[in-house]
Amino acid sequence: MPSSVLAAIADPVLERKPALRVLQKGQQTKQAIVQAAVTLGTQVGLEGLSIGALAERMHMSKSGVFAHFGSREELQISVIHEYFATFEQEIFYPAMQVQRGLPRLRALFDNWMKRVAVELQSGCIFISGAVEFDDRTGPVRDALAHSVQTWLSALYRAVVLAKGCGHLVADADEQQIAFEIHALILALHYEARFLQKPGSLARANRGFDDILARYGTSAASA
Amino acid sequence: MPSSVLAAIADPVLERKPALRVLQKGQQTKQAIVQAAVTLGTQVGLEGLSIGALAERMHMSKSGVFAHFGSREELQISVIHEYFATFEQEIFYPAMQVQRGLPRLRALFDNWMKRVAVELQSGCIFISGAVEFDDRTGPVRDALAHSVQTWLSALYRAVVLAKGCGHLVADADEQQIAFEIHALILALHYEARFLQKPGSLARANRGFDDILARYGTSAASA
DNA sequence: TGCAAAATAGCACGATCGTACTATTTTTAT
DNA sequence: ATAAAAATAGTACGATCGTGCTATTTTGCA
Repeated sequence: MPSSVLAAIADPVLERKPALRVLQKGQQTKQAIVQAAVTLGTQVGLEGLSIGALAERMHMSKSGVFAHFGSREELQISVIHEYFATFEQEIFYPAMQVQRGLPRLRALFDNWMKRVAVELQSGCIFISGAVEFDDRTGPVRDALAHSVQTWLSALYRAVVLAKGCGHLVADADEQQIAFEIHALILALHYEARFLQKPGSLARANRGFDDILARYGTSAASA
Repeated sequence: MPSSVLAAIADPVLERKPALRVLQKGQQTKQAIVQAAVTLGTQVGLEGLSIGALAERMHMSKSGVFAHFGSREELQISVIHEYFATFEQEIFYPAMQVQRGLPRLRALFDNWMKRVAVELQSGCIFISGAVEFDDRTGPVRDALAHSVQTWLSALYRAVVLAKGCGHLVADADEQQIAFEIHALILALHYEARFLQKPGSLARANRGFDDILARYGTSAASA
């Protein structure tokens, strides 16, 4: 997973194509497999992901798919990393273009909502994976927890930054605010996706506004 | 499932033991199987529940267990109903003993938190099941959605009652409040159980207090 | 253009799954 | 105590799973 700004650790070597360019086609189809696996995984969950079903969708043999990963766990971890990358692309980076403080926090929340509820009927691996792996151990759980924590830390930092800009009152508890924002997203995912309850998106939005009304300062001009 | 007050439809016939008492042992062991299935289901999810594993835990044969249900789906539905019953017993009924209004709403929330986060490491079927069945159809999903909706309706009615008692301001949006309470529970389940983040319980509690601070009236004496 | 290497396919394995079907044991009622 | 009925066990089936092994095909470089 190259070039991730959200992740604290960045790969120092970005491009080394002309050096020892073994394998092209392989990595290319592997990428295609992983993307198909993400699509499948958002529908059936990380645990529901099977190599056979993935191979069929790719018009490949089971062993052809399998060879790229060596184990199902490695496939699941690849899916988590890929999903994290799309999370960055669709939610994090666009919000970074917005001016820091409340506007950026709002953009993060909006993009997140869009991804969870509207964009597709596909569901969120960070949410479904949490309940699938919440009392399990192993590398898949670790990869998932690490990705989620990285993302939630980014959210938390955005809250801290907003307070630093003077957009939030001085005694605002950043952890509390991040917790409540996360809570709204989870409830939106639950009520809109599973219960198909209308008005959920508006309620999540209203909840966010209420958080701002509680902790925000009079710098709501921009 | 007899004698459910939470469920709107109550069985008019409560007891008919002396009338045509066929089957005793069978229903008795079936009940034991269902309870074991709930325990197993909270750990591995409704989809992870397998008849073989359940039979092993019951020291029975697969077919012996299977015969009680006729299909895996029927077993899953039985688990959902049984879980709903424990939900009533541990959360709903005790809260009904508390005086109506804010105290009862608070009791509902407290009991719910206890169940989700503390009581066991077992997890909540209403939460895990939601992500397992959120884009599926069929009788299992229907049973799950119905149980969840019944429970959330009870929560909603408690909010309405609290407003009726004058414990919430007149323009309080009951749906919004129920949504935000649900959100806090979901975030607690996520952050405490999956991320094992300390302080989650306090944050959920603080969130509840903030909802009350926003919508509650000066009747915070009891 | 040929040759090594990489990518993919084919096949087989043990395990587990849900679920028929039949046999046996246990329970219940006369 | 005995016979009917209910409960449980036994067995087998097709399907699917992850994964190891060996071919075969495709690719990339000399």
